[in-house]
Amino acid sequence: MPFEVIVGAILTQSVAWRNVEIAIANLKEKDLLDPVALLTAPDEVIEEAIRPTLYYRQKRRKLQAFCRHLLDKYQGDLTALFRRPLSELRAELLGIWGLGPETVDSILLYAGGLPTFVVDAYTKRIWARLGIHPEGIEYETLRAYFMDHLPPDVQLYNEYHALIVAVGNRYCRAKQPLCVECPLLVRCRYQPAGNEKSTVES
DNA sequence: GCCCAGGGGGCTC
DNA sequence: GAGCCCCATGGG
Repeated sequence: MPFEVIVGAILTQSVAWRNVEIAIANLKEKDLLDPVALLTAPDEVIEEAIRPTLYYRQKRRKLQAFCRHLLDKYQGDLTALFRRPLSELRAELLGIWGLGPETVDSILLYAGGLPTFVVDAYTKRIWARLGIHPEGIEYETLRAYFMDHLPPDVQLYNEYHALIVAVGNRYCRAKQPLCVECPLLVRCRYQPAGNEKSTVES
């Protein structure tokens, strides 16, 4: 359900996914997993539901900012939203208060099924540790790097990001030295058959 | 008790 | 445009 995925993308900002699942279950239970409901329910009720995801006041406002945009411009129709050209839609969503590049790319990739690469803190850290990029590389620069080196394939971007998160959980969170022979990282160099573009690094 | 987690907004210089 | 703090809280 795309709307649920969008809510998850906003709620997961700087918080573990486990807490997001609790919050989404709370919203479901209160029948709040709906743009109109999120704009009409009392603020305290929404905040109570999403409290496990931290920053609940800000996140309530972020959810509502997106819902307002969706209703004002698309009458709540997500299919119409995701029909727009990717680059235009990306710029449009970045203009909504509370949505930065990572959240927007997550929405486009996971809810919209559109081929945009999601860069997260793990991606920056891992690629810095590999010596490929500096630690402080800008989001857009790193995103462009991946998209220049990978075909615009939604499934590939999905898997790639999942692998990076898995590597990050193992080596960044646990503060273990990054092993370039890590099977997950090796899979990150996966190159789809028939594609002449190189992937990340050799 | 302190530090870290870590997207995004907003302020300062 | 870089650097900092704030949002809120749990876990180590």
